[in-house]
Amino acid sequence: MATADRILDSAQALVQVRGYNGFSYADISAELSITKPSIHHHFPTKAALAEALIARYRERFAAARKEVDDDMAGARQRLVNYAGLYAETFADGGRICLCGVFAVDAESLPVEVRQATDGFFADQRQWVAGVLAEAGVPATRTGAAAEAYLAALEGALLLARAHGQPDGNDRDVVRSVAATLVDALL
Amino acid sequence: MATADRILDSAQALVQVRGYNGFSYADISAELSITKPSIHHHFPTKAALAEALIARYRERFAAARKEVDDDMAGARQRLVNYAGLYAETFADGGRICLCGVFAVDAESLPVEVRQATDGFFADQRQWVAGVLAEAGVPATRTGAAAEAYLAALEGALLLARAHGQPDGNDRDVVRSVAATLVDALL
DNA sequence: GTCTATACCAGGATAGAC
DNA sequence: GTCTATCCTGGTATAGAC
Repeated sequence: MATADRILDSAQALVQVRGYNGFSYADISAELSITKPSIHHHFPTKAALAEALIARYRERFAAARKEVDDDMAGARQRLVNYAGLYAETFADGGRICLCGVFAVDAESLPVEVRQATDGFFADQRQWVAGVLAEAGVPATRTGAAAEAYLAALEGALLLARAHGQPDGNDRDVVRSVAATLVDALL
Repeated sequence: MATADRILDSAQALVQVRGYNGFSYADISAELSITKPSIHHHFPTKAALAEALIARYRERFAAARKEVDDDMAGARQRLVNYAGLYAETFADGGRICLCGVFAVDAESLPVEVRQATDGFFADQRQWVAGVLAEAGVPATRTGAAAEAYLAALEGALLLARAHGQPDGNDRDVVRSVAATLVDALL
């Protein structure tokens, strides 16, 4: 695997667990057994690293969402499967959504990253609104309902994090919230 | 106003806008025209400052919630007014919930603060569940519905933040999400 | 309770050799 | 593409005078 990608993997996990201001090149350096200047060779500044992170995250998330679509399941089930993407994120070491973190740490980030974060959420809103429409929600309400569903999923990750690291027997906050909302909104 | 309180006011605003790892004693020092050692006199460590912050936040939030109760409004309207507390937070300089920030930055915080953050959310869940019950939601569903409502409010603050600072003509994401959920859950 | 002065370390980044 | 060595700045914290 290319060094740049290994750096991105390490950095993404660190951001999702500690926040943008909660990690440093030294952490990546230790994890990958590579020196700090080597990291700077691939990503000159931390801001550039953040830009690369969010670009890759948007792509990957869109791809995962496409798999949900390709399952050919009904609209209701696709909304539940979509929430599963968030649940899996938390199950993977207690991570939360990269864009949720970037939203909180927006003041520390360059404009391009802030815009990309907003763009990510716009993408999600649009997709969810489309599936809600397919499920029979009247066009006048799909926008607001999609925003509410998205907000609930991002918030559920916060609540899960506040409750502690994921420990098997702990019930799944994200899936529970998603199930409640799908029932209520449809 | 006592110095300790002015420090807490400044620190709280900084945390809510920049995150726990996004501000320093130097920022408070500049804002209050007081030296860094003076701040250390009141709050020896940043962790101690965080503890004081969350203790005060829980008290104040409980008091604000009590005002919602004292309005003698119906259950539905109280849920809407409660969401107004979150909307006002964002209206005040684009702040998000202190506990939402602390949930994201949990890894940087001492255990006591993490527990207090979890305790804050437990308080909110309990209150919301009670009002939902009063509004006629069956007892088997109040817990999950309360968690979903709370998650949506916290998440709505993230989405609002991602979209940019509050600018009057921008529509109110938090209130819109709350209205949608109150309609859907009741 | 507030100050000056200072210690100490970590974070982000660069120069230049290999 | 990776390294050693180094720079500068800022963050957290302490000592001790006023």
